[in-house]
Amino acid sequence: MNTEPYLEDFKRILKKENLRYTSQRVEILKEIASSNHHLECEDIYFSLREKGVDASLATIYRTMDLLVKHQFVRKLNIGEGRARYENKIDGEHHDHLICTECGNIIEFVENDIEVLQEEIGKKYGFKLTKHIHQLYGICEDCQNETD
Amino acid sequence: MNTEPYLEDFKRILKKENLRYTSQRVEILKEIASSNHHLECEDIYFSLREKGVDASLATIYRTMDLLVKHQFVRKLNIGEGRARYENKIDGEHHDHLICTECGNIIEFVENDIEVLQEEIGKKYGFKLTKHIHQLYGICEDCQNETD
DNA sequence: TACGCTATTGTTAATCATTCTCAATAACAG
DNA sequence: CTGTTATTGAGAATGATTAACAATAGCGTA
Ligand SMILES: [Mn+2]
Ligand SMILES: [Mn+2]
Ligand SMILES: [Zn+2]
Ligand SMILES: [Zn+2]
Repeated sequence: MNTEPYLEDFKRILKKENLRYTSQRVEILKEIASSNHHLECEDIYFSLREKGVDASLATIYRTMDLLVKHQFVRKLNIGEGRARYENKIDGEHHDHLICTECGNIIEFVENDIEVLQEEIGKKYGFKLTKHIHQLYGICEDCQNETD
Repeated sequence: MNTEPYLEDFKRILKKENLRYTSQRVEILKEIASSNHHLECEDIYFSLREKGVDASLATIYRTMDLLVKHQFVRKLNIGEGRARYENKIDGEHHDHLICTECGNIIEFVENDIEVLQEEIGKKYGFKLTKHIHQLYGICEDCQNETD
């Protein structure tokens, strides 16, 4: 995936807010933009380290906040202690199906549910900003484990 | 609300698992069973205290785990630091609409969504056990605040 | 290019909800 | 009533995330 355009967007946004386009921020955005996984801050920390890029964990956390705020990533909490983050740059909106045995995460898209959610918001006079929709269960593989 | 039948259920379950029917467990179940709110462990701790019932926070946490396990309560995480718990004893299943300004929580029931969830589970071969479905936004009152 | 202002970083300590440890106590079966 | 063992309370420990702060690096300007 070509991350250049996103870096340009990021640069523009940072400038507009009088924030700086630092090497750490660039490397972190590149890392998450080129991944399709659901990463923890520590994952990013170690991936960068392997590539010889040093950025402290605190900086990763700070940068993720920034990226969430500007819609580059989505923060995900799937009931582990730690938060996960996913690339929100491209691809359509989806929610998650999570196996509580093996931790496998499947992404699903269900437009009918999205529409119903909007209706519920309208019904109660809410201006909706986001939603969390996670289905938990046992995946096919884990059901077939014979131990 | 008459909590007697639930206490009897609880007693039976505890005995079956060689666990003890202690005064703390009874008081905690009574407290949550007679509330319609979404309580934190600390809320329960202080409510009991006001009634002259002493139970440590650690015991509240331990008992909530037990009550979750046996379906008396549902654990809820709405993005605050602390977990909340709600009476699951009676009333139909619902999910939540949460105002990010004032923290107000509205319960909604949408059977069509429940059905679609089941279909998604089936589609991916999952045996579903639970789901989290939370809509976040700004409630009507908070939208009308003119400051 | 050099200078100066100030946002950012890394380090380390602090938070804070929750869990753990363990000795003292209370349930409950006999 | 007694013995066994689950439970409790107190306080320490954990673990993810945040905060404090001095050193540094971006970036606008001359
Ligand atoms: Mn995803
Ligand atoms: Mn509720
Ligand atoms: Zn699985
Ligand atoms: Zn509100």
